Amino acid sequence: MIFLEELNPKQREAVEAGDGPVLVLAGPGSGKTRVLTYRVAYLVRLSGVAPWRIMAVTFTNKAAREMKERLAPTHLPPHGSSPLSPHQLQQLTIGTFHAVCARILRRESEVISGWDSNFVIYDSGDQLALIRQALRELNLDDKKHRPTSIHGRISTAKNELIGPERFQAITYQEEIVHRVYKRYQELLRDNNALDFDDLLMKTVNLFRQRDDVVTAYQERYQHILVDEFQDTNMVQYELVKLLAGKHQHLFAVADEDQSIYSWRGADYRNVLRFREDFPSHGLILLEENYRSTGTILEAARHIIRHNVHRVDKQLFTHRGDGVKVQVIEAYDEQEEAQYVAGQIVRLQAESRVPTSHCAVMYRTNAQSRLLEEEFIRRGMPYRLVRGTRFYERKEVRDILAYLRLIHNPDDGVSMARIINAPPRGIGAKTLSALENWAFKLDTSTFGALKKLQEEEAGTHLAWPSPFSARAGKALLSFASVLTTLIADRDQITLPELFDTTLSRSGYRDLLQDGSNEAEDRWDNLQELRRVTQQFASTDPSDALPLFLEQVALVSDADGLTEDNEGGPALLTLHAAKGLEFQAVFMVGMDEGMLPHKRSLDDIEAMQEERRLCYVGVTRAMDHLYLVHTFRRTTFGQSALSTPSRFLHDIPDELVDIRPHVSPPRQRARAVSADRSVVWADKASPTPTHPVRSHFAIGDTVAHTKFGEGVIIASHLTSDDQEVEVAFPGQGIKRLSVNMAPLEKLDQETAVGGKQ
DNA sequence: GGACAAGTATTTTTT
DNA sequence: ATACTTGTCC
Repeated sequence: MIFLEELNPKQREAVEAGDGPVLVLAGPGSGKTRVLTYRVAYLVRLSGVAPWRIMAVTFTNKAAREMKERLAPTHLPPHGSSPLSPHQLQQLTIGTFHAVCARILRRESEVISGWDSNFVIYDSGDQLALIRQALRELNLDDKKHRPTSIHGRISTAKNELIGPERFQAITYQEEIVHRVYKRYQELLRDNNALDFDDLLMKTVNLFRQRDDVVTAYQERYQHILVDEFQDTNMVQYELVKLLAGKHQHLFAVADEDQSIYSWRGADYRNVLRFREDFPSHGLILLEENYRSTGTILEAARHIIRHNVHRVDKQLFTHRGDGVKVQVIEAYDEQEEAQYVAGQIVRLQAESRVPTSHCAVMYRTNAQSRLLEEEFIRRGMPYRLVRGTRFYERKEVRDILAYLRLIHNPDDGVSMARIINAPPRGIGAKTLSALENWAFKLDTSTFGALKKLQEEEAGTHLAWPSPFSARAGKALLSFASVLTTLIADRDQITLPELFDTTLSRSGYRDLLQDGSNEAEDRWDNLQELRRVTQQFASTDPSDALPLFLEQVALVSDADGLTEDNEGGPALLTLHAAKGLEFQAVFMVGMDEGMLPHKRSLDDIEAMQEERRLCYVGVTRAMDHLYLVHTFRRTTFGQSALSTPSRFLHDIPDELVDIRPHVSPPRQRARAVSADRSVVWADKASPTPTHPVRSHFAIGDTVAHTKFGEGVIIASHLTSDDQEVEVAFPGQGIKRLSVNMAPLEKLDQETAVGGKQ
């Protein structure tokens, strides 16, 4: 078959693998997405598997979309052999774990007690709101028990398939979590809502409890394909195992070295479990890299080889060595940004690397600010990958809350969110009175509003409403807005419903104040309206739930904020996974930054930092710059920094310069001519505060940890002195005199010795 | 109900 | 430094 001919032998072996479990260990840039899509095409076209019997699961919508696109007839391999017909494509089950589970749960909703098929999916913001509510109800202080951390514990439990009833509480903290977990889960049920983790956990529980249901799905799905298998957590693994339980045709693609989501429950050891649980599996290694130069690949290999418990892949490329890796020391983070921006310009001029093929990667989002400022200062465009996320904007979340409430009036979280947005005289006090009253009436908040309307119409209630005339009026007026919208729900198209929601809610008037900010927010809502357009011709009673589901499971900007202006991409190392660029700048290559300081004393966490570094390095096709600083300001505190340990793992012969070997002044000049000017500026202060003691070059000093050493460089800042000390046998250390336990030896305690 | 001061925490974030 | 939350006052 023509479309298989462009695969290399290993890729082809994977694509054409026979029945039974198959594990493909695929290095970066080895064409794993291609293998996955060709495998699907192969199964349908050559093995005669009906498309509706195939399920391919991914982690991101983007990956799912990419697979579908590549299978679509418009995206043919050269020579025109079309992989699948539109009809076949449509029958495939391709989606994220969460989307696939949501679909199953809706179809089987009658067997998950407490929820009906209209359930809404709560995103992280909603989940936190619900945790806070649970804390409040349990009279717990949300200062002492931070909602995010409690939510994290609950999420971890759910990912380990531990429901509230099975949650083991030994410590006091766990006891608190246990109580909140129980209440949280009840609240979800009362709101007819599921959180992300529930989608997976409830599906697995359903399969475990109902033989008939699991059998039906097992029989239907003959072939299960899983992308990024190293990122699966326990529920996901369990789910896959259950689904593949009958036919055992499980095709998993993994790279242990790119597992960077353990803090979300991902466990690369699932790759090892796969090998134990499916002992007869086929194993295929994809080791040819089509992306990076030999030098970059070799540097990556030296970084990752320090990790244990991994299959050591022998990555190779036919691309040739290319240029060396550049290790750069900047004076501080300002200079780091200046260097990066300047070098991007130079690359474009000298090596014809388009700026849009450059990427700047960092460990934490906070690091993007200085880079952005520098790009703005120079008037250079840039693409910030996931800044404020579209769906996290207040106006977007508010309108979505309206729509969710219209769909599922019992959704108390959405109700609390918008009952006073825009402001309509229903403050926190009135809301909590309403919620209490609803509790007494044994109904939802919305139910209470309905009761209020009945009371207004003359019905006598066992519990009369407790509101002042003013509050009562405000509530009634809001209730009528809501009931009108609900009445419209199944009558008008989704875009129409969207528009009428905007105007009836008062949101439109709110954003018509003529300010720039209001205009931006209005534009965002119009952006959201564009999404509703996809459902313009869908039956009104189906459109809203479909739209809400799509939006709930596509929380990333996913094309919405993608501006194609060009310019370098600014992104976190996590966000970089799966991407590639001609030139990659990794900034903040300092100890504490990468590896992050929170990972310093944990071996597993440190290995993950290493993988993160590896992911960054292997994004680069031709040029790789690793930038660290001499000193760095964190949380307003300036301190000397140490180059990342990962830099030391790259052999010298792969690296162009090692600036930190020379003393600061030369080092500065070696990097760029203007650097020394900046350096001189910062290095020549008259101390405003007297410094405790001064060291001069040549002084012999003693350090409590490093022993005896000699000062080889020094410079003064406004309130401190920085020295470099050569400790025989231990290398050169940079130390702050105010901080380091240093003592002068064999010399009188002279003060003010300027070098 | 909104404005302002004070206090606090600050990794990553596929869904 | 700073962004975000909470508390207090008008």
